[in-house]
Amino acid sequence: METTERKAANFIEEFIDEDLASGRFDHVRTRFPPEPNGYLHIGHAKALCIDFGIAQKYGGKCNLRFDDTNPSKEEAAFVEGIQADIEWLGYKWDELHFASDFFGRLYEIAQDMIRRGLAYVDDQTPEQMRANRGTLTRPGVNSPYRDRSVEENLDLFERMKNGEFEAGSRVLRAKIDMASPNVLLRDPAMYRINRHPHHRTGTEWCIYPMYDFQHPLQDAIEGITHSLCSLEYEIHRPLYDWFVANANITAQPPRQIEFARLNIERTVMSKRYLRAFVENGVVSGWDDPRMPTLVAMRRRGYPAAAIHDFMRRVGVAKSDSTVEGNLLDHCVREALGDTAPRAMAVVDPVKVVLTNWPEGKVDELEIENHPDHPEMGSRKVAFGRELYIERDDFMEEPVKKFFRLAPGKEVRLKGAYIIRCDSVVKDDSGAIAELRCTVDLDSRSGTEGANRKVKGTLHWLSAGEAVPCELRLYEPILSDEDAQAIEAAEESASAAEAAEGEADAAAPAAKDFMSRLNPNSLTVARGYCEPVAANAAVGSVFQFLRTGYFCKDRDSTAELPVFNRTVPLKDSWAKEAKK
RNA sequence: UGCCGAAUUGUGUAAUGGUAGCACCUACGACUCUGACUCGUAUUGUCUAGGUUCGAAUCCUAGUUCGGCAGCCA
Repeated sequence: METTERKAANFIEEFIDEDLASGRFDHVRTRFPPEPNGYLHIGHAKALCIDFGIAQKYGGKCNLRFDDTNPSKEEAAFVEGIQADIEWLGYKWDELHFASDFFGRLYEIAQDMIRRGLAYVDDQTPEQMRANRGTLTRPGVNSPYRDRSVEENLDLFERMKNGEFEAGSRVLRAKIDMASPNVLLRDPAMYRINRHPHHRTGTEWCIYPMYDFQHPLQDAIEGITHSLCSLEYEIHRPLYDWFVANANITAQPPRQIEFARLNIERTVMSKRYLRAFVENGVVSGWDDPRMPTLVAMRRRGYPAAAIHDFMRRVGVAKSDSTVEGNLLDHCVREALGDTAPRAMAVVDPVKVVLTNWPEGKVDELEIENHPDHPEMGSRKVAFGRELYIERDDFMEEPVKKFFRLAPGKEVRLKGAYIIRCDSVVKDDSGAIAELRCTVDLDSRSGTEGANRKVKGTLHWLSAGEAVPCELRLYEPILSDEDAQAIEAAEESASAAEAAEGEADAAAPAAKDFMSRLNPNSLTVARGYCEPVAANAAVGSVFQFLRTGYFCKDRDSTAELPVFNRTVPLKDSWAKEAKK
């Protein structure tokens, strides 16, 4: 391993370089330790990429380990889902472990610790334990059961295991220090009783190890060198080290290193809320394309490469941070730009009739599948008398800098002809029903007559060939926080006027995501697309010219193809139009 | 009022005593049969106050602000 030449990309790699240089370790072994209680989201993906990525970079190994120590929350289905997500990201784990495979071993270690006076069975109720733990500023007091004999502890612990006691009636605790300024060290629980059947071990066990006991020991057993986790575990590190040091498992204790977890604007990164979204029908499921889960992103059309690129750009540090959502969008566009074939779709159609195009005549045009990649070939697209264009691409009274279609104005139809709008036909309600245009018959793309400057180029569809489709457009699942804050401030200002009272209602409980849901997170549009897209396989991603990248959804039927907008294209006109 | 952390442009992240850089965002411009892509230009930053030093984002001292911790969750 070359430790001298490689440049550390972040502080974790610096630590590893130090450990390798000092001889603390001569190899690298990490682990990715999800609890199978939900699907992986983009936040987990950061940890995942760090765990697997570092192992890869150092020529080491990375284990996949399910920390399945709480049967009340876990399901076998999530185990499958998580493995699929990891594979989707292109990683291969070296060893696959389940904490539940080590319940026997862990139990023996716990017994051994009892024998050495390092653990005891506590009969206090949860309430008593909490009361005796003290507070952040006041030390706790010892449990009355703290000084039981080894024999009694051994007996009680075995009887816990044998199911003789009610859940909640007893726990096994580590004997550390009830006065520690670090609350986690005040005799933390090692085992609790839980009768809920386990998704792998069934009813074989009714006592389960706690994270703080299981995790470090499992790391030690697996021979993990660097146990990478998020900042919230920083305060657990002394406990982690304590268990490793007192369990007599390894002469090479693993090193826990913490980093800041990922936050993205207007994105929920808490499993609890994601689960609530699913259970309350806020979304259609864990893979609803608005969810930040990897299954959802896959369904939405995000390529795995975009996730990797995003993680690389986000970096790894120890300060809490929140990344702007547009960075992820940018990565997705960048990954798709070169690979997604182009096609046309009209999201909000308006009919165009070419008055000088013969009735029934259909021209067959050859249009490139990618402007920069001729090797991606071309396709045939029909052109007839009746077409659809985007409603937004026409303005009856064009504003300045609008170079799309308007009465008397010319515009080029991508890969086809130049047309001019002659008149507007409206329905009874005054809405535009149809645009009557004339086509410059000599302006067919690729011919001499096409070589003239026309400012705007529009996407379009031949009415005869266009396939009706559903287009699902997405926005962040949460409404804009700044906008909310302003709104709340205004409300509280007017409320203060009225009541002349407390003005502390200004903080719109930031964590209460249910009250921050974006009502526009999903827009379902009925539009049209090219046959090539309509007939594509589920999961295919296209760039629909000028509107965005779209992924064919599995909800598609033979009659109605469905597309998820993966991400829109950048739109500098939209900004201009706002002014 | 305890303990553990963190503060660098709007955002994220580099610089490890020696030119504060990169990316995203933003603005303007060029190009364009995608107002996309691409290319060019530009704005904005070391939490504060002291100190050490020829020289400090970096080292020291004192503050300030923010985050985490009192599950028989992970």
